[in-house]
Amino acid sequence: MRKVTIRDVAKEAGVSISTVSNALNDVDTINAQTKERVLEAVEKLNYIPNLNGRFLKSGESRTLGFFTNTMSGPYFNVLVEAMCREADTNGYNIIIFVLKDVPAIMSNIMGRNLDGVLIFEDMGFNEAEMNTLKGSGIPAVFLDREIADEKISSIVFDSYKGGYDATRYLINLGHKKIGFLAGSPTMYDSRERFRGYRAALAEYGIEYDERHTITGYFSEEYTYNSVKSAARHPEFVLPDAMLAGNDQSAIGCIKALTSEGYSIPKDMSIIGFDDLDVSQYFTPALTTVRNPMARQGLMAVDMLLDLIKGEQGMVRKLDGQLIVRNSCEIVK
Amino acid sequence: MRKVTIRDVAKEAGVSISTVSNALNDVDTINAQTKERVLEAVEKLNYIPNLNGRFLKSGESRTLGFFTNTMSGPYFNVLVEAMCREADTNGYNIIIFVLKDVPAIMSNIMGRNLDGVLIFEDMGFNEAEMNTLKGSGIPAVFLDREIADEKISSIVFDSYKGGYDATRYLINLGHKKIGFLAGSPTMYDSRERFRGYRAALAEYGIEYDERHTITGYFSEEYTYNSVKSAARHPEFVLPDAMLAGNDQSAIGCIKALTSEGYSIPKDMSIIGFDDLDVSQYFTPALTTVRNPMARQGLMAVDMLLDLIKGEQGMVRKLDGQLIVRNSCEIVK
DNA sequence: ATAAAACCTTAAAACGTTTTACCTTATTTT
DNA sequence: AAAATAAGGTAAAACGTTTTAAGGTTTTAT
Repeated sequence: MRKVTIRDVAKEAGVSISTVSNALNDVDTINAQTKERVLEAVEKLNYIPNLNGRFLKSGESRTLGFFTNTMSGPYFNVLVEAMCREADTNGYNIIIFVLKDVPAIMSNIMGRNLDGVLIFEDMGFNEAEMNTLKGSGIPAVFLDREIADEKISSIVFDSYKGGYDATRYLINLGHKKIGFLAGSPTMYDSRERFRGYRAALAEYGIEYDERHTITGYFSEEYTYNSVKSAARHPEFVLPDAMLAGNDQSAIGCIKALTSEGYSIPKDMSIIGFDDLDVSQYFTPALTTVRNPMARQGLMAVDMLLDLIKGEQGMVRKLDGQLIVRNSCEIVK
Repeated sequence: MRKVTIRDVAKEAGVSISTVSNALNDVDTINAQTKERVLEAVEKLNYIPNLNGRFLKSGESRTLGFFTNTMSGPYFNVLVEAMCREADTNGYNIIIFVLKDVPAIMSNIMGRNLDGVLIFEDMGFNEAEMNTLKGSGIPAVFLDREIADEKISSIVFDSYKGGYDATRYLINLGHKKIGFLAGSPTMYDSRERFRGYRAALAEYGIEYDERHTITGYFSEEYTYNSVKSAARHPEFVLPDAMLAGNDQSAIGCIKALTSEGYSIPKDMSIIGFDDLDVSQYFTPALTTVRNPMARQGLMAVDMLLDLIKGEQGMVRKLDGQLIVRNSCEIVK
């Protein structure tokens, strides 16, 4: 019942604890028979090394930490699954921390002898925390902000380009009055997609009309309500098309408009972001800019491993992919 | 750049390391001013305690481990999110391990001084591993199999009852020839749902016809192919209704049948399991038995905390909820 | 004035490993 | 036969904490 330690194994095998350690860690100076004997003792006693002791001493853990404050968002699985596979391929494990407050995050990043960390939704490290992270020398890859440092990389979806491309697609379909479904202004993705949208409008000489920007905080329900109340406004003008900051808001918008008697895409085209599982099943099937999560996960791990190997931090941007389905119509 | 330890803090504050430890752990005998001084030093040096050292000594971690071999399955988020919230409420953290092989799982369970573990998809512990787990005295809750022991509980979705209820629903709609879309025979849920299905058939005196059981391994694609090839068989008879072991196989089946020219639910009713996000958006919207994942997660954590408090292990079963949508029709 | 109690602080041991440097013994080389 | 090398083991230190038991002051009670 008491926990079996390396000492018990040593006694059982009639050797010193150093020898047990050597046997387990494949140190080459060990005699084959001795090793055998140790392994038998390990087997017999069901010995499993204590990782805290091990990490404490060796300083390494061959473990990567993935930090996020929420697991919602349906692309999450895909991201993590890809990460785990890539880490595994390289002989690392990933452990996932779902933590809400930054102090807890810091304490786990710094206190666990992780070889490196992946940070998905940081909820805003402040300057001081960022500095302790930098100062710690722990390799880190951020997935939600652009940043680079000696030991810090980041890999972000190129939301600016995505917003730009999607808007241009709508313009090329012949649309003029193009609205935007915004998330919170604090969200990097929302801001960048909006920037891209504005840039495309500007490039084609289309004037931006702020009455066509509706804030739905990237939530289906919130967007539904916002759009619904906008649509009921006496001076409401339906845009030709709408660029939604994400698929959820696109869906909320379509539902709201449908319930107000409009028909999508006949009365208005709409394009989303992310390509959720749901989007292909939705009616109308959603045209959207796919966020290549699996690729992002894989590359994030690779970048982290590079940092661990001693390479310099860098920023990398990933292009989205326009998935054309049935939610947009060409203007006749 | 070097890692700052408790020793550095002690020196900075001009006290012993014991005092630093006491200050940080709110030991009540400490003088208020001393504590203040220590805390200042901590702040100044950006000291964050090493958790490996801490756990090694104290044996406790106020951390729960959640073990799974895959994050797929769209209910995963919901489950984990609920768990994290419940753990947090009780002052615990959860860390998630996505591991494929049992030895790695064992090594993390036993080696990390976790206060307790949640096991989602065990991939089959063998007898010996189960015994080391039991012997370790580490409290564990299984979410995918029925088991109870001194320090082991389990909480499972009542798949038997779900299968029984769903089948009875189909029978009450007037269906007679009712088929089953099976997963792998090694899957607890598939087996239990099948048992429930058989029980309902038996109760209503309907003979089981094995030609109407198709194995699709709970995967949309596999099921699609299986159903498609079944449908093309010269002696194929379309059942009145089908009980799918999960929503994914239901969707695969519907797609296959639709592509073969059948119309669902007109030609055949079908009912799924799980209530995926997708299921409500699918056409036809899927009637399904909802697996109350959030509730399961919450209760699993509660049961684990009870074990940690010293209570005896137990098995608990959770009822599914029949969500009626448009994939079943009453027989005229 | 002395004894007892209360209050803080700390040295040292412990947690379970890995690693370093050293020690045997056996083998090879000279 | 002596010296050098190799092979295999090990004692002890170290990793960064917490905790125990034992201080040393100061205050309170006798």
